[in-house]
Amino acid sequence: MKIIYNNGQSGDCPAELEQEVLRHSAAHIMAQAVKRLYPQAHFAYGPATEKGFYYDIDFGEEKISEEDLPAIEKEMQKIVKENLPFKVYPLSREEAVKLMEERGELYKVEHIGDLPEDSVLTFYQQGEYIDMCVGPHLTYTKALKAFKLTAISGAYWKNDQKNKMLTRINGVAFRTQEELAAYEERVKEAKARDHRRIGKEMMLFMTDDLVGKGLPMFLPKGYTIWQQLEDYIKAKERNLGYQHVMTPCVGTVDLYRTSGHWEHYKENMFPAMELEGESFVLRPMNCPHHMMIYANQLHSYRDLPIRIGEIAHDFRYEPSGTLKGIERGRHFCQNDAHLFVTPEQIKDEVSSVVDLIFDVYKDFGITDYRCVLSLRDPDDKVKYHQDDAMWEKAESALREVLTELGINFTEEIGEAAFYGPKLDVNVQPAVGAEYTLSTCQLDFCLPARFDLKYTDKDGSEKTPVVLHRAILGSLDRFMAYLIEETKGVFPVWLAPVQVKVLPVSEKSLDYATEVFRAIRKAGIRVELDERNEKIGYKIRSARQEDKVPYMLILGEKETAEGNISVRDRATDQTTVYSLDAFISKVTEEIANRVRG
RNA sequence: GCCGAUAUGGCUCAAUUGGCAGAGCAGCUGAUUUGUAAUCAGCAGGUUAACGGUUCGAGUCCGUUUAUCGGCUCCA
Repeated sequence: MKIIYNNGQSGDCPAELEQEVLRHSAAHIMAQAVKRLYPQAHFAYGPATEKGFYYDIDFGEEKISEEDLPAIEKEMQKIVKENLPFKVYPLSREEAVKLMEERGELYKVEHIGDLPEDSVLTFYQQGEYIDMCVGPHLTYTKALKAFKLTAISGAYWKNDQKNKMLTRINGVAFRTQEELAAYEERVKEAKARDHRRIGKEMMLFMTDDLVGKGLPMFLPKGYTIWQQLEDYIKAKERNLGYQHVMTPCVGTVDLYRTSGHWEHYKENMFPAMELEGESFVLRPMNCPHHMMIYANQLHSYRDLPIRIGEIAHDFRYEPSGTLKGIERGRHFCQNDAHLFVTPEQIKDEVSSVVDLIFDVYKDFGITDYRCVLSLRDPDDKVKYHQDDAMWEKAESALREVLTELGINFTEEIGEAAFYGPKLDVNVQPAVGAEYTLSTCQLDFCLPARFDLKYTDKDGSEKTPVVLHRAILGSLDRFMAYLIEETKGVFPVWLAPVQVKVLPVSEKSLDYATEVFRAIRKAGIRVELDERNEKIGYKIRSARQEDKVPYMLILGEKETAEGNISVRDRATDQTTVYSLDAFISKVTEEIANRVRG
């Protein structure tokens, strides 16, 4: 594959650039096709992305919809066939502005204005279409062998809500038709593992318009998983000296005024309820309640650290367009805890939280994650609590601890909470965008706002530091992640139904019932399929509907011999066990949280 | 919230240009007593998301609302 750089040189494309060049060139060809079909169209940004490319376009008054994409694709094919060469030339800033103004490309003019004074501006041209671009590009349009326009949506100019909404056309481009076909296969696969789809199919959770949007309800099978997660993480926390509490889902507005959340986030909270001269809100987070629990008694330095945990129900009025199954709803349950510590204890406690995060990830086999040190944006005077000295102290303390712990992290400006910096652990789910699973936040702000104290060795009153942390994040989101990772094939300890007993016919129903009761008594989640159906049918439905780890096939042979035939979901192999041996095996797998 | 699309039985989907709302699975009833991924037959199931409009006639066309999906923005 030959490419042309913006200095006019051409040559073979380095392998690592191939995808980007294809995508970027596809974006230019798409723009050219759009301009031919819609002469009034003007172009904003049109980059290559991690997955493909897009171009944000101002179509003026004209409404463009998905139906228009095939025509644009067809025009692109035509341009490819015309085999136009990509030519490149530099322009001075004045020439560039003049050229773009002549063509009415005012977004480009604004873009030029945003660039540093000393930027070298280069333009690529194929046929009648000229675009400002640093390249490199393909040398001829014919080199674009496989592409597809995938979606159309709205996007704000410069990604700013205050700016004009443009039309974004997304596409993908590949070296070959085979790669395009493979991509389409992956998209299909991703759709099949969407947690909303699996959650519905496996009857894990449901939603209903009458209940309200963004308010999923967990069904028995989904809640079984949920309870396992709750028990699991609480046991881990107890081992680390956490104490669990239960606090109400409602609080006064004054509580959130004190914390500062009212000021910073009230537009994302369910509105206040005015009753008997008081105002209440559904709580969006639990920090203030936990602060009040700390403040309930006097504390000595000897008491610290105090670790208060809660599986806490929270309500946030998330914008309707951001809701997504149980990954992001308006009600969710945080695996929350607040650690009240002395400044000297910060390092040990952050370290212990980080250890816990990685310990949990090991149990779940999570290996694909990214640590981010989220810092404030010092220029943003609205979002963050204003106290430069406090931020300086908190950010450098957290950075120092993470560095000492040898954690690989990147820093991101403007990602901090309003009260302090945080360590976020982000995962890339099988479907969709990266999100934060775990977080550990260092807070010098709220303890002071709530006037929290402890008495130090010398008898003086000091303010503790608070670590906010969530390991499973929200149980709901964590479950969404698990569903998509496992495609609903949960490890035995989490599987809603761990064993399904399948009598071959009514003749073996009595024996099957006996086996079923014994397994249930052993504390294993077991179901009996009493239906008057053939064994093949029962196996099929146990596999497909509940993805049951173990299917017990019990016929006249097993009844006579007093043993059980166990079919494993992973291998589809059948093994003969004694009932006791099978119960011990499964009990052990559950206790050890065996994966796979 | 913004842009675009979608909405037909519990689920997955059909229904020429506006002309009798249909199938498979699931459910119920009966027959079958079954050996490792779907036994057969019958029955029942609908104000086509809601409301309004155009029309002799609307699942289909138009408007409003609601919800869902794909993005944008946002996630304490």
